[in-house]
Amino acid sequence: MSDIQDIIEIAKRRGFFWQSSGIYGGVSGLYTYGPLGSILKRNIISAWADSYISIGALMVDSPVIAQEDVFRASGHLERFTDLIYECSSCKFRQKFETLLEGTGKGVPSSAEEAMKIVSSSGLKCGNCGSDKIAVTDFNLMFPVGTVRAGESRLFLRPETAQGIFVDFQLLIRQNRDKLPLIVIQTGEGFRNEVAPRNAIIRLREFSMGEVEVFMDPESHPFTPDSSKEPVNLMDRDGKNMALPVSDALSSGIVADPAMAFFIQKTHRLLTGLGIDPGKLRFRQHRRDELAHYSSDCWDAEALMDDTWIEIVGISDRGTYDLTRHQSHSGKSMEVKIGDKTFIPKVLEPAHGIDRILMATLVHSRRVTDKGYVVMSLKKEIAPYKLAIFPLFKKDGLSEIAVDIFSRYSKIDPYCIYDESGSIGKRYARQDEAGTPYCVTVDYQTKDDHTVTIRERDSGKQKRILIDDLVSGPVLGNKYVISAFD
RNA sequence: GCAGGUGUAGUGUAGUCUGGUCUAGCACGGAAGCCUUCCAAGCUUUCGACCCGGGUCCAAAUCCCGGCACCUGCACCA
Repeated sequence: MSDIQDIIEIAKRRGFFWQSSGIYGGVSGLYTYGPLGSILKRNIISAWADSYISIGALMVDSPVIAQEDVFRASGHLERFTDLIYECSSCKFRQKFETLLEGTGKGVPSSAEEAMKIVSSSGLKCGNCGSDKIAVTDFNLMFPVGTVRAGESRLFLRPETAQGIFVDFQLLIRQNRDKLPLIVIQTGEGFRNEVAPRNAIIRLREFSMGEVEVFMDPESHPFTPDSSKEPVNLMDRDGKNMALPVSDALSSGIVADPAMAFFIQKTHRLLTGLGIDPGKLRFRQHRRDELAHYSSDCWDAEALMDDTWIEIVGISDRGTYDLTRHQSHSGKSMEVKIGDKTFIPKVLEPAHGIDRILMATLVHSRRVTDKGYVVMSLKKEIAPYKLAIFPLFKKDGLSEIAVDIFSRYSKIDPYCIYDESGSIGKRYARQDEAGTPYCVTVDYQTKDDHTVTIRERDSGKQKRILIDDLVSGPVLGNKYVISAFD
């Protein structure tokens, strides 16, 4: 079984995620995060947000819905509501606009009008010459069905970024008219994917964490530190290398200091979340695959099932978005700093939260000698940090364990109590849920008020005093840390 | 979207070809209990499924049609 299939099975069984509305057959590309997954997802988002807030980023939370004007300016409307025709005889697909070239006809506004032109003008497939062609709307943005009379058409956002750009002037003011300005936003984006696949890897509603870094194009406020940690890089010519980011910058492999800085930052964030550095690379887009707004782009890709899957895209958007919004809205997007007036350039690290979550699960999964699965999630993002068990339900052990649970859960709510089944089964359950520590009350507890604490990854067990356990959250607890040093 | 394949308890599967003892079997899992002095032990009880709709037939999990979903490949991927 493939790694991804195995994770999908565990995810459904243990409650990380599953396909939504299964009782009605499900809808492709829509998934629900379960009890473990929703906490895991939130922890990943928090770790991402913290890492940017800590360097002065401002966070915003803009609407999921925006008006047509926004996406006309961003270029999404123009690019993604194209009319497409398909030939039923040879399966060829092409933009309808291409077929109209040279006919002197204008581009129709709907598929219905286009079909009228097809029948009246006898247009034929550009590939095989058949007249069996059908025109459809090819729309990667979801339109919102109902609008009031006279109101602008509304769409679900395909990215969160535009919510930042449209409020740029308010945000630069919040930053007290200084550059660089870093704005972050997390939330859902919507894309009407032709073929959603691989569970949460390709969704129609998905979660992103986008960072927009606004800079003076003539200054270099960000540069990577001199860390010697090698990072896997693949340049636009397909050449692979592993070297420190600072070396990649000085040798010109990465052209821009800010790009290099955010590659380094992203690498640290992802490996900190538990993504295997050996299965992580940064791949530069070829010129022909760059998005319409982008002049350079490095994708962080995680290896899953022998396939590299994009999990973060760090894109140089230049002044594209602000310039477009300035010309479409008629509102200035310039900043005046000192005696210079200019439109800032933008670097955008855009994180696919669902894919990052999938990669952390795939890279954290290991199988024991006995064939049991352990999710070695990083302690910081594990949904639950501690589980508390009585060795047996009898002889008053349950009562002691329940009491410890009630004391501890006031300090750290992310703990679990379990007395069902054998002790081994309970450890195994928590291993699969990724819980880093388990505490067990046994007969010795009655004598000396100690419990055993077991570390998930090493399987080692130590005794610590109950009072020491409940003195603070298990992750930062000095007694726990010193016990396993 | 195209082509091929697949769809049985929460999960993994048997059964489908060759319609009928299938009132759908098994394993894992969940719940309750017994036992057990630390890593999915054992025992008892229990929970739980034929993707949806139509058709053929005396009879459909099984054959046919349509839909939905999943998988693989292609196309798409701002």
